[in-house]
Amino acid sequence: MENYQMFFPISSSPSEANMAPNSCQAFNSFHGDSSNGLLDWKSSSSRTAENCFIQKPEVEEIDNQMMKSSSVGKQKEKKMRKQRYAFETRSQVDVLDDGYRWRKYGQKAVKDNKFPRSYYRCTHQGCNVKKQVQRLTKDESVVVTTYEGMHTHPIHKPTDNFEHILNQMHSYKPF
DNA sequence: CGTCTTTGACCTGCGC
DNA sequence: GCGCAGGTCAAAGACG
Repeated sequence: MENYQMFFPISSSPSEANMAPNSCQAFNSFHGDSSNGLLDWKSSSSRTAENCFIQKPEVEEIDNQMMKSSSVGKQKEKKMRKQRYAFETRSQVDVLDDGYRWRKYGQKAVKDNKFPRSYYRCTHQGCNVKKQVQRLTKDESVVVTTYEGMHTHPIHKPTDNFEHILNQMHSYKPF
């Protein structure tokens, strides 16, 4: 539970980053919403062995898939999913305590992955933010968390873990 | 007793 | 049309 490693949101559009949970807001608040800044910071922090984190343009991949499907037929636009934000986190635990309350509503075995994918929904009334949590087969220490939707309410409880993470992030900041 | 997890069934979209 | 895979539902049970 306390072995969270660094993570941060991947978003091709900084202005949309605050649709993601509080972690994104917190992150962007001191990184100036600069994707270059993120990369610089990443390359810098990745030198710190165990505390490094990894990222991939999950959102962009998802968006591209959306674009593909939407280009096939306009009627599919309706069925397009909300924008999703994927995190890759090095953690021994699957579920990160991000301060919101989540209810698990499903779990599925995923093809080509020996770990199941878990589905969570925000329990706050009227807030239907969802997240999926999945551990990578390639690297069992990596947990991929995908957020979908925007919280319509303040954070349920601030977490010490997050404070700790953010403090770590500050200390890695290269400028 | 309220809240949450588990888990099998069901639904839907997509490729063949 | 069929089968597969991903996503969701909902009943049952566990837990504090």
